[in-house]
Amino acid sequence: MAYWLIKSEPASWSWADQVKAGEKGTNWNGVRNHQAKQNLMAMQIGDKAFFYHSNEGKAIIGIVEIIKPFYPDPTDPTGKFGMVDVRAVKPLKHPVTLEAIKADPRLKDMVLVNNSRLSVQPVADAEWKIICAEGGV
DNA sequence: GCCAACGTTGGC
DNA sequence: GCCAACGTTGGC
Repeated sequence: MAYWLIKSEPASWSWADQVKAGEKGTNWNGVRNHQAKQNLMAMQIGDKAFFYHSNEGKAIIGIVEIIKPFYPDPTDPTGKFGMVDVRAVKPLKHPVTLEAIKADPRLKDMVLVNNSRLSVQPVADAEWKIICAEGGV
């Protein structure tokens, strides 16, 4: 199983919104970046992803699960991009902030630190474990 | 196919 | 609100 990190601005789609979407989850649309698309395409049902609040909060706040693999994004006029469906699994007891991630030398290679603009990122197994421990899950 | 101009993202 | 980093667009 692979691990990922997906980012959202809480003003447009927040963790609370994701939780409200419930078991059926929601489609993760609007990705318009090829690198992010590659990552979306590599996702499989059952993979887990951190839900990160960018701009406001700047913290990993919850965990979601991939419930539908890559399919075309109807909101993309070019038809080139796609999306997956995700559902909320559980919140972190303690959100792990960007500041905390940057302060941890074990997490210095995270994409979040080195390529902060990429909105869909892979997360290494070791990084996943560290952040789960930090987050109390 | 190059590259300047422009738009967007996201941390600060 | 600013601006650096990055991706995309479009003229040549």
